Amino acid sequence: MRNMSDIIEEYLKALLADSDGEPVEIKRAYIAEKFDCVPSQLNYVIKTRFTNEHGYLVESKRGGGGYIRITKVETHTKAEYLARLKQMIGTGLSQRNARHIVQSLYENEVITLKEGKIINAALDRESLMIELPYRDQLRAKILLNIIDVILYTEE
Amino acid sequence: MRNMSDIIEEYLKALLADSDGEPVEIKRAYIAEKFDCVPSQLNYVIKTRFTNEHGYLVESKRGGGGYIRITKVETHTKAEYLARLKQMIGTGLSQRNARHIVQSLYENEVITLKEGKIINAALDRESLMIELPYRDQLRAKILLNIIDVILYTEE
DNA sequence: CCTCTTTTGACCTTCTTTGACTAAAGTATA
DNA sequence: TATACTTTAGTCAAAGAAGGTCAAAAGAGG
Repeated sequence: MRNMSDIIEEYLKALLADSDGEPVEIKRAYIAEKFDCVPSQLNYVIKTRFTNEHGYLVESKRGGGGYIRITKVETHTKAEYLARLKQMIGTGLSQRNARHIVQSLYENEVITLKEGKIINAALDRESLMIELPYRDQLRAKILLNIIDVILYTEE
Repeated sequence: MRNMSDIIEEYLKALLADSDGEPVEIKRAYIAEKFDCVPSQLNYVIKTRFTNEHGYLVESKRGGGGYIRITKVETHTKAEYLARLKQMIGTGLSQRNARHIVQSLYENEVITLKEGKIINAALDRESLMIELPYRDQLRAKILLNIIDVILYTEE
């Protein structure tokens, strides 16, 4: 017998396949009901099978009218390049290296000129008013986060 | 099923879109009646979706002939608009308000969707791994810097 | 057995809805 | 004019409605 998580995974992927590229929106409680499992199992399935690395984008909202929205994004060209950059960044990043990376993103047409300027502004030591080993860590964290959204944003 | 607050928000924005820049004046009780909700729900919708950060000005009057007037703040020139945002940001900025401002920038076509996502990623508390009063200061500083480059970058 | 994955549930956070109470503005009346 | 009444809108906190987190328990495979 296949396990519940696999069944739910398959179900969600079927929804996505039917949706013709559109995001799929589900109600956590409703799906849990449908498959007779606890709601948090959906979080498990999503966390283990619908991550960024798997090529999915997941958004959600709580409260009345809440939802979980799953989008499939295909980005295999950029993916490896960006993964390499992420590795390069690691846990710390000087302003100089940050500039180089942004330059590279621009030259590879992953970002526009304006996007590059925005990113540089965010990473500038002018913005990041904290002391030095932490500043480079912070810069790395920010750029990592930015690269993720670039990766999972369709133009 | 979408929730009432979203529906009312959409309704009010449609009114504003139709009004050609003019303020829109509503009767709280009348709208509540129309959407079959309690009057104070209008206050909730306004407080969460029509704030200054969102680019709206709300005035009201009680008593006979009372009203709620919503104005979409004109963004005269880009420079003026951005200056106003900068003033609003000041020296500290919560993630929530940052989101509102980015939303406003997008709606006013000052940034693209992707640029918005990049900025949000840079301002996310996930990126800004420092403790709280400082985090809001840092977020403000970064966004201020970004706004400056937007201001001085021609499309 | 040992390890990795899955299942479960208690507890948490966020957003929305509702209603009782309050405040202000207009209107009628002494 | 001062006072009372009516008509609006505002505030705030409680209840409700989702989804999120985390760690313990259970299960599967080697």
